Amino acid sequence: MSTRLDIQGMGCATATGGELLSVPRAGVLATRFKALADPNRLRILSIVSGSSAAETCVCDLSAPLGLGQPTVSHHLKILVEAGLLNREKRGVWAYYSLVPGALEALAATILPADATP
Amino acid sequence: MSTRLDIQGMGCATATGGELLSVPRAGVLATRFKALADPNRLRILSIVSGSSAAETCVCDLSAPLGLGQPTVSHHLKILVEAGLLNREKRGVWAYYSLVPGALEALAATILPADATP
DNA sequence: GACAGACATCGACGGGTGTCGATGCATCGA
DNA sequence: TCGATGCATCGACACCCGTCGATGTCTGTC
Repeated sequence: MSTRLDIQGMGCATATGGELLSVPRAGVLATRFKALADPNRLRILSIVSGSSAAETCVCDLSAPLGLGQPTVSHHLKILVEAGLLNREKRGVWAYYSLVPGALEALAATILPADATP
Repeated sequence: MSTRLDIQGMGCATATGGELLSVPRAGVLATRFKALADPNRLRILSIVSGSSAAETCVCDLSAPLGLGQPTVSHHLKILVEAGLLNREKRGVWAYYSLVPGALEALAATILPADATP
């Protein structure tokens, strides 16, 4: 067989033209990718992962993004609910950091089965 | 440094808290991920990549997805414009196939820089 | 205890998106 | 040439999403 999208953990359905990706799993994956389907959220991930301490507070994001504080908080909530960001509240500040392995797992989802060595 | 999102081809900005992902590139990537942010489109990719000949016509997709023909055509157009699917018209039928390397390139986009060996 | 600051939540608005039925446009066969 | 078929496009509808100002909640400080 040629390159085949072996969506992670979907089991194997009929091999010839059958639906390979179950409906529930498609919904879960779509929610994850929807979290990435916004320019500002991608920039948030970039800033968080690029910060020296690998964690960032909301006040550090509002200015470089050019967005209001409620909007930034909204995007952060979506990223946390998607399992991509961790939220840790220390005192008055809330620090966000990447969930280790989350982006890698999502990336592996769209890789063809025979592309992983 | 820790895991760092070295978004492909963005160059390196200020290394400490600066914005690592440029605004135009964030828009391009968001458009790509938006194409994946729908359950039916994910299932379309799964069916296309899983078909025996690695190419599928619209009539083969409408039934398993439970969608009307115009809706399937609409989703296919989005996937083609995102550069994920190829469209080849032979006679009356239109065959769709995965663009080689497109999904891999998109996956590499969200991988931390030091996760690629 | 009262105040100030950081963040989350709420309600509202404009714009985008998924879906459908109807229609148009090619191509193939009789 | 004419009808049939597969696909794309159009218009319309309901719904979701990103953004904002206003407000609420909690923590630390005086």
